[in-house]
Amino acid sequence: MATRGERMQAHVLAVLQQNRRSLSAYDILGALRQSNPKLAPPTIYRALAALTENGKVHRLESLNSYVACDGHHADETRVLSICDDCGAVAETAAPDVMNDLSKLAATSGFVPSRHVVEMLGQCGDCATPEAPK
Amino acid sequence: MATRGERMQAHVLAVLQQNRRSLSAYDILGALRQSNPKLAPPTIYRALAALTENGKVHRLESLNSYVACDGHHADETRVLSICDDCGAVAETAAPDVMNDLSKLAATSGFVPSRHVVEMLGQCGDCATPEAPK
DNA sequence: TGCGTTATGTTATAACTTAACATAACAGCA
DNA sequence: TGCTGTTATGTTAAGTTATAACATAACGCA
Repeated sequence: MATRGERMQAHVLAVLQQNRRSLSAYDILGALRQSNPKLAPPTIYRALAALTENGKVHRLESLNSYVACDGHHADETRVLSICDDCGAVAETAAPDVMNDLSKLAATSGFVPSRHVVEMLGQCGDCATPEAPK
Repeated sequence: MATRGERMQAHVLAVLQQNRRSLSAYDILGALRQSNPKLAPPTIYRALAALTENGKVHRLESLNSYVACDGHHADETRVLSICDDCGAVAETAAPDVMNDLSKLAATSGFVPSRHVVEMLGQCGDCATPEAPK
């Protein structure tokens, strides 16, 4: 339907895919301004909204930033593990977690439409010091 | 240790406890300015940081807002269910979920220090229409 | 009382997000 | 082709959320 809208989305996605770390909307804006100095925030936010909507990008609620989805797609909420040290973000499917959450919601009559599951901490690489003190 | 800091924290907490809904930092600021017009944002954010730190307040990452903890305290991460319609926030302990997350972290060597688990959707009251169409 | 420590006040600004409206690209049809 | 409706993008402006940096004041203790 929208072929023209996808151009901007592709640019934004490309920038995100060049990074293991999450980027803020303004990081993306800065990157894309190198080739198009007149870009304004709403354009970026619109692209991000579309990409998030259709699962190509995840928003990290705890950091107000964005990462490209790793691609192995199942239309299912992922657990996002975010390293406080190096910023790397890993994405994991966790059917068990989602199951538990569904049960929990059912118990109280809550009808969930969106889940946010994030872990902050240290990734394996950063947690294992190469030269311990 | 800090007896003097706790005064501001108590005021902030009191405002939050008067609401089932979450409040933004600026909502709180507005409320407290009625009795102290010169209050500035950093004061609120500092109080919120302290309260969040010691578990008396939860931050809703997906809404950038804050709720008082419901009090039944176990020093454990809670699942927060947030109603898109009425704004009510419910807090639930979910050992299963936390367990699953720990296992998942262990698998990848991730060392979590903080968990964020939020469900957005409709609470029981709002999901059950009184007069169905 | 004087000193070190920590909270608070104050000013300013940074960072994140969206509203609102103007313009331009495209799709389909007369 | 040229009109027209639709949707994306540009543009301006502002709203919202959060923090840096430094000044001041309260407190605890020697």
